[in-house]
Amino acid sequence: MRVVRTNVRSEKSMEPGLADRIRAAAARLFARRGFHGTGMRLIAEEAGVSIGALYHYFPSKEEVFLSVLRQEYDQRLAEAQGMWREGVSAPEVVRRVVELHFASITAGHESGRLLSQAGVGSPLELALQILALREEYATCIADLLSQAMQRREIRTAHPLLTAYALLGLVEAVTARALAGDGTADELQRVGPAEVAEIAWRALRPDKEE
Amino acid sequence: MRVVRTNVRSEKSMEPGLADRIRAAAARLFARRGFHGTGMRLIAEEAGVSIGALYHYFPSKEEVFLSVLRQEYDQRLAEAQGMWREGVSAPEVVRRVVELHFASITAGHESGRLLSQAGVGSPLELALQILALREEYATCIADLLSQAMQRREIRTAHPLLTAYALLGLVEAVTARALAGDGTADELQRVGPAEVAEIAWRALRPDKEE
Amino acid sequence: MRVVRTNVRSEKSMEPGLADRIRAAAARLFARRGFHGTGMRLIAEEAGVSIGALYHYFPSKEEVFLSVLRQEYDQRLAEAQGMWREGVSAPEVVRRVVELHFASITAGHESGRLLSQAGVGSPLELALQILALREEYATCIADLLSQAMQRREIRTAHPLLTAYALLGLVEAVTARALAGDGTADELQRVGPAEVAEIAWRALRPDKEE
Amino acid sequence: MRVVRTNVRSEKSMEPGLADRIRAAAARLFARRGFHGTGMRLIAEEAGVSIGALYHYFPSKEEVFLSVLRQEYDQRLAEAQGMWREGVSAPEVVRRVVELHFASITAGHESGRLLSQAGVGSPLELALQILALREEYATCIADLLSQAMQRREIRTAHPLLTAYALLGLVEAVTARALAGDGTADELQRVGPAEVAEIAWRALRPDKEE
DNA sequence: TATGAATGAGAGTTCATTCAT
DNA sequence: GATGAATGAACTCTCATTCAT
Repeated sequence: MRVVRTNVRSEKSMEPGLADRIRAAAARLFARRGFHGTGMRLIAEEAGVSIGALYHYFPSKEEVFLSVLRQEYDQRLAEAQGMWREGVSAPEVVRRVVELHFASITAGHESGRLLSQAGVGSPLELALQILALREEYATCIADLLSQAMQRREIRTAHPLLTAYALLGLVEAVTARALAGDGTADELQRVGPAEVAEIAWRALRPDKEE
Repeated sequence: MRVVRTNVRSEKSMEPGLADRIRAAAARLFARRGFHGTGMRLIAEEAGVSIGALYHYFPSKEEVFLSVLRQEYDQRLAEAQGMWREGVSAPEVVRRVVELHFASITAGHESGRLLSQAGVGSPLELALQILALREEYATCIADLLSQAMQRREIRTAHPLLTAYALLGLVEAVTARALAGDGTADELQRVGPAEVAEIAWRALRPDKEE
Repeated sequence: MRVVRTNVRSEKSMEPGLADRIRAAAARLFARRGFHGTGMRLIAEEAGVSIGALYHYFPSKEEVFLSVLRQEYDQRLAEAQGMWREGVSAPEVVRRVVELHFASITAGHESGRLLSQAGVGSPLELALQILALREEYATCIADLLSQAMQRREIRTAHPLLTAYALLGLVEAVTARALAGDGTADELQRVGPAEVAEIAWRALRPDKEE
Repeated sequence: MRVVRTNVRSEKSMEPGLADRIRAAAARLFARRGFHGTGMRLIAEEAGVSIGALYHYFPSKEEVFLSVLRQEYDQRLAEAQGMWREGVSAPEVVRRVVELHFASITAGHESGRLLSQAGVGSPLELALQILALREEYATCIADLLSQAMQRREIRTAHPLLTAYALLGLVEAVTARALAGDGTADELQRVGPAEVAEIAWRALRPDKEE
């Protein structure tokens, strides 16, 4: 059951290919209903294609899920790496990445929910692949953290562990901010600043270093 | 939705009642395989009871899951509140709660994995109840944080948000530490100290206050 | 699986025995919910006894049902035979038996519903026993009809067939009269007279005989 | 409750579609074993299709049953209405409809048994729908009776009540004629004539009118 | 006698996947 | 390429019945 990278961008035309339509539909449904709550029939209907078409572009439901997840991680990673390459300072990167996470849930994309679901409640083999994907993402973040440590922009710590800690921290708060009650609204308002503050305090170098 | 019989402690003998055996088996399986990956038949086999017995003690699979979750949260909460009432200082509480989280996974209970799964990949109604349970837990932690803030033991911040942040932070790292590879072993070693450090830096009052 | 006749009347005391309490409860439930819709647990609760007690008095659910059915048939038969022995004329017997059927449903006993259910939707072996019970009842009616034919009070016809025809006729109308809508009320009002008229016309001797 | 696909006649070939095969198998089994005695697995086997196919054509077991019932009622109704439209006289219609009922059981279709089961021993909601179907059928017969009354071909009486009486009458005798013993054979022989006689005497106008 | 915890076969239903067209 | 009818293993849950106490 190897990973298959289907066309992220249609090669021939401007309009999105069927694979993209399917991925977009699946992303919405997985985020709202989870892996098991989302049937292939439902994805096909939401995407406006037949079940046969689904299986033409993706070998299995698990691959649909992984494809969606990969896309989400890639987007987030591209943003962070882009900023980093442009020379944005460490605390500023932290602040803006946190902001982006909150923005994605406020915009109703609900992709934040998708990420925090990753790896749980899934068939065993799928769970492993999801963890691998998450590891890939976390490793990239750990790389950025390592570079920042060498430049003394953030304090010295275990990079991968810190990366996971940051991910968990942000995801837990954004997940709560998606609940839809009054508290959720409040967290959406104060969340970006508060979470960035927490993250930065956890990362900043000691005063006299 | 009938009331669940919960004989947490058998009255006559030392050996645990069937309800406890079931809960323990379910906790193991849910942690390893998630809600959907764990069938009632499997739980019955793991607990060494019949399916009928399962439904004698719990009205549905969802109630089994919630019962397990409730038990885990209650245990953790009791530990933290116990320490707090005994007058342990804030940084020490943080350090020891983090230690306990890591200890529970090292002991093979895998309950840490269970908690981080909470609320995802589940039937919609169940997801809401899981979130409610998590909120209850987070609220208790937020209460402790509020008290610590009033005593100037930790810095002033949004208590509930901070509670969720701490939960997410710890869970993300412990989840990674359960993967079973070399990195996981490393995280189990350095995790307690590093995570406590991150948490304390995020919480500690500013120097001149 | 032989038929067991349990105490129809308690031998020692005036108050009804447990067997009677169970039969009464079962009669209510079977009439309202049918054989499959009525569980042993429910019967036990309605009768205010334990499941163990149920199985102490009746060897199986099927026997509970048969016992209830037998009781109903016996009652109806006793009424008809009583009238007949008292020398009531044939058309009058017809009229009053029909009236009694309607009266039993108007009084809310719902036993009428029970009889019209008999023999259908039941496990195969039970269905045969129910048919046997019904045959017993029909045979008794056929006997009465035979006697009336010999006295030239009703026309000559196949007695057993006529008995079944009368049963079916009355049961179909009473079943409709139990539906609970406006038409049902109307049928409860006009039913006794109209059904008796139909029955009598089907039975009465030809004018010049 | 989704719409049932009912391809009553296959478009391309002569052989019946799967839905018809399923309906036919279900009709046989329901007639012999009742609603609860007939499992979906059994229907699938009898029809020579998979369980999945069953659920592809019918959303639930209840809908299979209702579909079968509808088919039976429709057939009978079409016969009676056809004769009526062709100007067959009232007593002749009665005689031939009764004959048809008996013919259907002699032919081994056993559909007669199915109709007399209608509405009993079924889940509550299903029972209501069955009664509704039966009411529909009875109402059509009542219409025919009304027309015959206006033409003075039969005596004046409550049309709907009379319709139910006729149904019950015929069904009770045919049900007994299906028991398989010697009496059943006898009833199959004399039944058509005797039942038609009973029905006609119940319906015929008074001599001097 | 009387209890109700425990059993487990079997129920209706879902859904990822296949494949002839 | 595209379709959707067909498959069947696996699911959660029910309930008549047993038996140690």
